Amino acid sequence: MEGFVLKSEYFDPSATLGCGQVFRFRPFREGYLAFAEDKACYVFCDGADTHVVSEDAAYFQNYFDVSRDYGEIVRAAKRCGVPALAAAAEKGKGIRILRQNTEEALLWFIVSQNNRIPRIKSIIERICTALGEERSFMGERYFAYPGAAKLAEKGADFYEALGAGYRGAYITKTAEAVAEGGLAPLYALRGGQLRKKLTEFAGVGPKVADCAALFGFADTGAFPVDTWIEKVYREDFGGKSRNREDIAAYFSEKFGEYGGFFQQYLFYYKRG
DNA sequence: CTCCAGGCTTTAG
DNA sequence: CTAAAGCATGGA
Repeated sequence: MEGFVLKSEYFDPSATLGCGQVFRFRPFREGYLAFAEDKACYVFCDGADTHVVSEDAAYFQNYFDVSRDYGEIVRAAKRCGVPALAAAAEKGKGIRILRQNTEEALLWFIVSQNNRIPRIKSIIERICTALGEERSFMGERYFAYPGAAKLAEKGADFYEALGAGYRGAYITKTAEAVAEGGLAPLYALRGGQLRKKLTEFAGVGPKVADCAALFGFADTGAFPVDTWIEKVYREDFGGKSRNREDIAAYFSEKFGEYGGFFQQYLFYYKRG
């Protein structure tokens, strides 16, 4: 077994996993088990240190974005002169933006649309249990991400039966497209070009595309606008538009490459 | 009972 | 082009 340690000031497992950017994790002992692709890790906080234990520490060093200076990002947020953003950055300074698998980010955020986080987690859990390979880690059983090819074998009715509702058809269609062409052709794209390509998949609009871009493609300028960010926009930034595309453009312009980080601080802050 | 959730697609104007 | 209806599910 391998592992690594980071200072917990800028790596809070609870905030990082619980801020809504990822759905495959569960409480375990003093912290959490987190699952990505077919891998697992145990992450927990011990005073000033956060520990990560895994069979593949290198994978999770990248996953948890260990090489980035989050202190610098928090300071940048506080320099913007927006009280709500400063408070949000202070509250969420332990959040790290995960570098998730691109397929997983795309598929799981399709499930997230017009849905609640606990239910999103349970739907994804049932999908992986039904189709993923069984694995074990620290005596705990878990199931791997099945991959687009396996997901594409099942029709909409299969996912509806697992509680996905009308999103079942989107999962099948997008899994088929991904299994066919893969996402590698999109790896080099950023910003509007990446966003436009992602929205060509079934069930992927501007918001899901921005989540996939930020959490899967590490496009840190992406600024997903959902119902919570819309509240932030109106209540804390004095915005008046009701159009989410306009709101996303407003924040992207304002925050540039910091946008994705600030968005997570604000979402975590507003949702409580 | 209604309302809403990390919205998107389809249809109407 | 923009605006609104329709969509499954489940918890508050």
